[in-house]
Amino acid sequence: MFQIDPLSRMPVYEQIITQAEQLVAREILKPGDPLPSVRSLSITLGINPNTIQKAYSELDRRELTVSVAGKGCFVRKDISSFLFGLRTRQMARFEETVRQMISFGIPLSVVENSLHKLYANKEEA
Amino acid sequence: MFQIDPLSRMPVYEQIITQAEQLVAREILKPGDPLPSVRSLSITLGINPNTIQKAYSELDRRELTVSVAGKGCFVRKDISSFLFGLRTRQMARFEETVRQMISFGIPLSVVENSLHKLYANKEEA
DNA sequence: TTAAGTGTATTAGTTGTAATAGTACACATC
DNA sequence: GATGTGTACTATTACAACTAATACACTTAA
Repeated sequence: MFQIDPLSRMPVYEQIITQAEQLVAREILKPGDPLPSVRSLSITLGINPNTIQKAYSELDRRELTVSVAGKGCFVRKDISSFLFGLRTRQMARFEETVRQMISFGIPLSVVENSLHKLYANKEEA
Repeated sequence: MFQIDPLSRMPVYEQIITQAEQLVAREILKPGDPLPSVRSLSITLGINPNTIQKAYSELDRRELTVSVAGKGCFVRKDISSFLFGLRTRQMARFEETVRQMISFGIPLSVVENSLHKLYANKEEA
C-alpha cells in the first residue's frame, strides 16, 4: 500500500503524506477506511515509528484523516475540505510551473501537446 | 539583478542558479555579458563568497557560463546547448506536475483553462 | 613590477532538518 | 489485565546548506 524510495531526495515522511493523499484522491482509500497503524507500517517499511507519526500528524492537520488514541488513524468521513485544499495546492504548483515555461520561452503549442498526450494516456498513470 | 529570499526553502545557491537561468532565458543577460564577481555579489547579497562560487560552478557545469580565473564569469557565446537542456528539464518538471493533476482527478478542461489564461497574460510575467 | 581584482581550492566549523532510538503515557477493546 | 492503538518527550546520529578563514593562480592596469 505504501512504498518508500530511500534514494529519493523527498523526505520519507513527505513520501508517506503524498502517497496517502493520492490513495484517497484515487479512491483506493475511502472515507472511514483505516490507515495502517503507526507501528505496523513502521515495521512493514522498515522505518522508525516517529517518522510515520510525523506523516500522520500532518495528514490530520490537512484534514484528510482523524487519528484517535486507542483506535487508529482513519480517513475522514467528510473529505471535501481536504480535496478542495489538495486541488488548490496542486493548481498553484501547476501555475508556478507554467510561469517558468513562459519565462523560459517555451511555446504554448509545445506545452499543449505535452498536456494532451499525458491526459490521453491517463489510464497508465 | 539578483535577489535572495532567506525565508524560502530553496537553498540560496539554487536561487542564484535559477535567477541566472531566467535572466538569460529572458535575454536580460546576453551571450558575452559578465555576471557580478563572486566577491561583489557576496557583499551585495550579504552571503558568503563560497555560496556564490557553488552557484557559478553549477552554471559552468550546465554550460550557461564560462568562468576564467583573473577575468570573471561570463555568459557563453553559444548558449544553444544550455537552452536545450533548460527546456528539457522544465518539460520534465511540467510532465511530473501534470501526472499529479491526473492522479488527483483534476479535469483536463480545468488545466487547459488555467494554462491558456497564463499564456494570455504572458506580458505580466 | 606592483597592486588590485578576478576565479579557484581547501579545511574547519555552525546550523537546521530528517531520521533513528528508547521510553513513557493515555485510551480503546477484548 | 493484556494487547494494540495514538501521542509525547528527550537524546542522538547523519547529512546538507552555509559560513569562515586562508591561500593560490591568473588578468589587468597603474
